[in-house]
Amino acid sequence: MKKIFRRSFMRATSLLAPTLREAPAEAEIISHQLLVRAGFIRRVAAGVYNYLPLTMRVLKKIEQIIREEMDAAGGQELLMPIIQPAELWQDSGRWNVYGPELFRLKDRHDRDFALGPTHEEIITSLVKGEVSSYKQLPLLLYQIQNKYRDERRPRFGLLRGREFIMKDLYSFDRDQEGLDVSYMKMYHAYTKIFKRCGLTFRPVEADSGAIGGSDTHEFMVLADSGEAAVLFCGNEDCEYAANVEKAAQVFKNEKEKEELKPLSVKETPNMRTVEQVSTFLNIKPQKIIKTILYENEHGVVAALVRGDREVNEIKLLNALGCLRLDLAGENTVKKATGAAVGFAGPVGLKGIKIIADLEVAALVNAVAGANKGDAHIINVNPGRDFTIDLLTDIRMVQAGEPCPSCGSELKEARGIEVGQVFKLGDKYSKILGATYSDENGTSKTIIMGCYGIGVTRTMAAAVEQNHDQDGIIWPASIAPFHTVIIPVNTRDSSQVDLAEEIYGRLWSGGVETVLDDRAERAGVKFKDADLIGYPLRITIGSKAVAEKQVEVRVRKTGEMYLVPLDQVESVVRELLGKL
RNA sequence: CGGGAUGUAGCGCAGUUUGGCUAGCGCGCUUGCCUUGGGAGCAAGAGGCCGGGGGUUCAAAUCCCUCCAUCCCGACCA
Repeated sequence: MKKIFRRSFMRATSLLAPTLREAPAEAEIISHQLLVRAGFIRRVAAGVYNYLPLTMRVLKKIEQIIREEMDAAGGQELLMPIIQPAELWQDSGRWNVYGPELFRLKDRHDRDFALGPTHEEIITSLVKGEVSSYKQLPLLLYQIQNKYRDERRPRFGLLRGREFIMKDLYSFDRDQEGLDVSYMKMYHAYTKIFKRCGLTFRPVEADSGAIGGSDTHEFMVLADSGEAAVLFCGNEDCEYAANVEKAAQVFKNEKEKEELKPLSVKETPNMRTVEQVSTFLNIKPQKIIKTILYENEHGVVAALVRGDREVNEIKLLNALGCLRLDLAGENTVKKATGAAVGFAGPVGLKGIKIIADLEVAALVNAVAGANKGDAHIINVNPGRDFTIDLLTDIRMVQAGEPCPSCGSELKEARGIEVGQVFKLGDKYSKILGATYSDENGTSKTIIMGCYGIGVTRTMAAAVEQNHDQDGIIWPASIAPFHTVIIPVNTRDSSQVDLAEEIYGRLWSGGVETVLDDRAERAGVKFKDADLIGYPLRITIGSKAVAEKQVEVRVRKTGEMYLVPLDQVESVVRELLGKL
């Protein structure tokens, strides 16, 4: 490529941003496709990527925003190792619990190590050694670093990689009240961070899952491709929002006022699903007791929900307090109920724990499987006909149901989880023995919280949320560059000179600018500019030279401004401020 | 980890059914001419262990065996 321009800052001719017309076949979601096509990432192995220069610039900006907010909230940055000795994980008990997601390796002496998927063990061990007095608390420590998870199924490009960059902060407090303060600091810092990144997001209540602990919120970037479903209150004054896994049902205990009728068995040949039974017997799905069998480490349990509801396996798992939970296989169902799948019911089930959703106990004269082939029982009444061992909320809440906080209607959306704040309590400090002495010299366990932000995932989420058919539309705060300057005809030296002049002025004024000095036709440069997603584009054609005005175009809206030469910098700044 | 599919040039694909190939096409890349406001045109080129290994055959991208990788569908997670 001929060098046409004289000076060299960031010129398209030297920038490694290899754009592609077509996306690789394996890229199924838009952020993955666009990041590959626009020359941001290249795949190395499943779920492992090269981050090209454009990506590095975006990541650095996101990280900078995170650093500023973490520091403002009192956080101190440190860096912990990726390679962690197995002993730490054995001490916490997670060497066995974490399972195949933990990348494991051995050194030359055959000693076990793990690639850190998270750093609770390491940091707790560090603090245990270095903190001994209440005077040293609270303490907020964070790092921004690579994490490793050997995902069952890496996919979606940067959204679910096996190697990714994460900011993780850990808080150490004297007590629960201190933790509450740290937690709120982080919650507010996260709100600022995602706002500054230009994202539309929502903090939602979430399940605490395998990390163990109590309160937790997830920060969800709203996007149709999101893997998580969230429910939020339709009332704008109400802030309730929750992951569907967590969302609590509003239960009105209204038992129908019907005479209890005697049990009776009905033939229901081949009627297995709620829909079939409901149609066949001409009754509403709400009057059916759906019985789902699960297996866990203790044996088989029966989960009961109303026919129009779905079991929430997370709630069920938590209610049972078990480690694992799997839908029972065909054979297990036959053995446990004596009937094929589709005819299980609570009446006469022996030796199986029955856990029912709140709504089930309110049913009168309901229908349930008969535990024999091709039959259901009608007029089933909980309490009279079977005993519920555990009665609690174990069902999915759906859009349209009342908000637990204000009673308005709930709405549903999809979200990409980019951050999580979590109250760990004493889970790790206790097991690893991280204690401090209080004013009285009494030894107490440190109370912890952990707070993560997926940095690479945030970048991908930004693309999911900000793109059109032509390419990426970066929010200005995290864009790799602010503007691109495109001289239309690189053989016209007056255009080239003018482009150079503006380029130099913008750079010295601190506006991050790429000069597309390639000897390509204008169309090619326009396409690449749209694809890469520079927030602003400055086009310099023959008219610009003749009329001393350049064209500034806003990527997001397509708006064009004709700007006199001496005002380019101020107009660019003004436009950027609004993006 | 189960079930399904695919591996051919940097990317997207054809060829495999029915062995005959000296392996093609589009984009991209190189050189020249031409063109210069939305991925132009012409011409000449470069680029392949047809995923690896083993077999069958006169002959294998093509048939068989076996690994490996990738993708899609099903209970995790930032």
